[in-house]
Amino acid sequence: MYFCYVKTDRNSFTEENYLKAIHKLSRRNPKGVSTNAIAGAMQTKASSVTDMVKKLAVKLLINYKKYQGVTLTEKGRKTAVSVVRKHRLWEVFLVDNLGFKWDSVHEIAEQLEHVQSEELVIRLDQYLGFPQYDPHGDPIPDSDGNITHHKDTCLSDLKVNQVAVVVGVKDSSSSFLQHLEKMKLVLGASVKVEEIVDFDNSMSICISDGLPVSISEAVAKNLYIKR
Amino acid sequence: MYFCYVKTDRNSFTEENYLKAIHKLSRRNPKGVSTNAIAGAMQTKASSVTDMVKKLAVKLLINYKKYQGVTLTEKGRKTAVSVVRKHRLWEVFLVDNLGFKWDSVHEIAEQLEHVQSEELVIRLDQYLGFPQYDPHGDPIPDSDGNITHHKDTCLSDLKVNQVAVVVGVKDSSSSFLQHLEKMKLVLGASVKVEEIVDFDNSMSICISDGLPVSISEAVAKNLYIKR
DNA sequence: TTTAAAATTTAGAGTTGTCTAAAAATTATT
DNA sequence: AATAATTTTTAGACAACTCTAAATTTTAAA
Repeated sequence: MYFCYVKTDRNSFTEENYLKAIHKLSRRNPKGVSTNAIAGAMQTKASSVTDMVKKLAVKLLINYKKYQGVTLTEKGRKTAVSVVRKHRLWEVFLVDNLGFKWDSVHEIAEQLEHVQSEELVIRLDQYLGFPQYDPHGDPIPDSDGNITHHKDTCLSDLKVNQVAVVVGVKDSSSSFLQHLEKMKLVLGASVKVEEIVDFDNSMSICISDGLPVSISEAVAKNLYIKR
Repeated sequence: MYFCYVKTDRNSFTEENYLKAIHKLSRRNPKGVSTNAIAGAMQTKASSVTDMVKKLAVKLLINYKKYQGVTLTEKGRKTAVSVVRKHRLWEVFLVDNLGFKWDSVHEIAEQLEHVQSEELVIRLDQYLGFPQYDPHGDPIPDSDGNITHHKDTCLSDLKVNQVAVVVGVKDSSSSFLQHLEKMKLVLGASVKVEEIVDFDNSMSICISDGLPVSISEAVAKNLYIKR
């Protein structure tokens, strides 16, 4: 542990990553994110989280009371969302302009998201044609920090014979994305539920009017769709 | 001071910046770059340089003997040049694609140059059409680490009535670049020397066949030209 | 060649972030 | 309500860099 006083207005990569993690976790736990949850997301130890959380609190980026979990302040939320915005804009650039596959951009975007320049984000956004979604279907926050989540239904919520379009993925790990790719289960693909197997909740679905294929419940739960 | 053993194959931003600085200084001092010179370039103290230099030597990126100055090893040179290559490619992107002015891209490129991804550099290079020079006329090293410097003559080397084309700037500070911009003394502009003032070595030149204007020796010395 | 000046290195310490192990607080169980 | 299990925090230490001040070495000057 060390005592910390705020030196710069800017945030380190680590601080930005913590804010991003807390922001993501806040969606499921709006009342306060636990130290352990952050540790899990950041792949670090709870004691490290406690230290960092104190620091972010001093910087007025989060609200923190011992043993009570944390919430983002408005300042913290704006900072976190700004990083997410940059991450997703860069992902669009990498896929649309540089021709990367959607399953190989995350790691690079994790680096690019920390580049600091207001002007850069504005110009990049314009260059890309003000995209609304990143290559995984996640919404790109606008410059004021507003996010319009409109992906609540998962493929697993559908009943037999229902039809929908894939609009996003919950899990963006490359193993999952590569699996989807193989089945041509990509953004924009249409799906029709042919059968739901009671035993394991796996589904038999037709992808883009193709022959029925079987997908596990895990896959179905990680796909956002629009009916 | 601290003892250091190599932990990762990757280099920190700081290490990359040191290598870049040493590489730049090596051109003028091929026999060895002094601690003080590095400290000046890195805006840090000589004692800090000594520490870092020891670390880089352990990583086999530089040759270092106490009190003797340093030279880059082949491994170190390759690393440094790779960073320079990325810096300059990103500058091209920022100016050509995002519409930045040439005087405002350096700082952003300083951040982008540290993004790690072989694939990214390859694709970016291709996307930009394999540019040879960055927006300041500096050559972009190829993927094997070769640089073709062909800018040795400065505007200050010209005699009266000689004609040439501006191909690069030695100083890339935004104050200098903005000054050039105002006079339309940009890359590709033609210049004709009308007069050289003996007293202060200032020059009267015609830029792109315009009316004669006066430039200081400092300006003339920082402009690379091709006859 | 001895002394003075300059450059370089060491010693010790501060900063940011990490960790382990132990202590304290909270929550769950009986 | 008392005890057990879990979560969270503290204490102390290490790692990567940085700095100041003092000690060394090299270079320049007399």
